[in-house]
Amino acid sequence: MKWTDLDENWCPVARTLSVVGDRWTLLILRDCFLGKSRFGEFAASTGATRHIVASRLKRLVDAGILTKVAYSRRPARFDYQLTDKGRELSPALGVFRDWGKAHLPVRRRALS
Amino acid sequence: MKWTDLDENWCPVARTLSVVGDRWTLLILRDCFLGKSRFGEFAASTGATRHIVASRLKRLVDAGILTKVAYSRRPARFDYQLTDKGRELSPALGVFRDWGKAHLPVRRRALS
DNA sequence: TTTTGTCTGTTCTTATTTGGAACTTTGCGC
DNA sequence: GCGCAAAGTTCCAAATAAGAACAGACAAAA
Repeated sequence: MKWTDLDENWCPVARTLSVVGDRWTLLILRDCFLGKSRFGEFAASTGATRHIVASRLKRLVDAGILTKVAYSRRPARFDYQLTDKGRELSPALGVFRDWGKAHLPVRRRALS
Repeated sequence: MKWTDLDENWCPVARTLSVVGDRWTLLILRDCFLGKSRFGEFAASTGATRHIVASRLKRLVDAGILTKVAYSRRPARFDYQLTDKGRELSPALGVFRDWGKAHLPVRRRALS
């Protein structure tokens, strides 16, 4: 089955995942909740390629989760800001954060 | 950046996503929360290929989110059951479900 | 004024992952 | 024995991602 078929799925979880259901998209959203808003910040912070960042931002804007606001014309520069709709996803990221803290400690050698 | 590098990321969200951060994995988890537990059920319900289902189940078991319990030896047949650790992810799926219900209604022609 | 740097993308080629279908193994019921 | 089921595995083609370079439009420095 194709990923794109999911947006018409009977299940609301599947439909949501058709928009935000991949690693990079969710990491970009994490950045948004941390206050980041620019293309370069997302690319640097997530480690995704610029290509991926561009495609994911496009999808998030299309879905109404982010809005693209120009803070400079000539040269064109943009902020990507969370909409109210986007902010409603915050609790999910919170769950992932808490779960990661609790169950996936960073393995480091002799930090103590 | 490779997906696998994420499991050592400083960010707990990124580490969590290194395990559950893809569409099919999250759909399989949804099925688990709905009471499904078998390979065939996951494959049929999610629409993912058997190949994908196999690899995702393997990852979830490795991460301690599911346990593989044999309900038949010869032929070998298994149930995949949520662990307590896995059940802690339930609220995240709840957020996705509610968000999908609220913002991504299924478009149908003249059902009313 | 030439150079360097920044920001937001796009394009290109290669590598990895996925999709789709067939095949395997181990039985069961007829 | 014959067809069927469950849980995977294997194979090849197609789609997606990685990595790096390139581009356009400026600003600031040399």
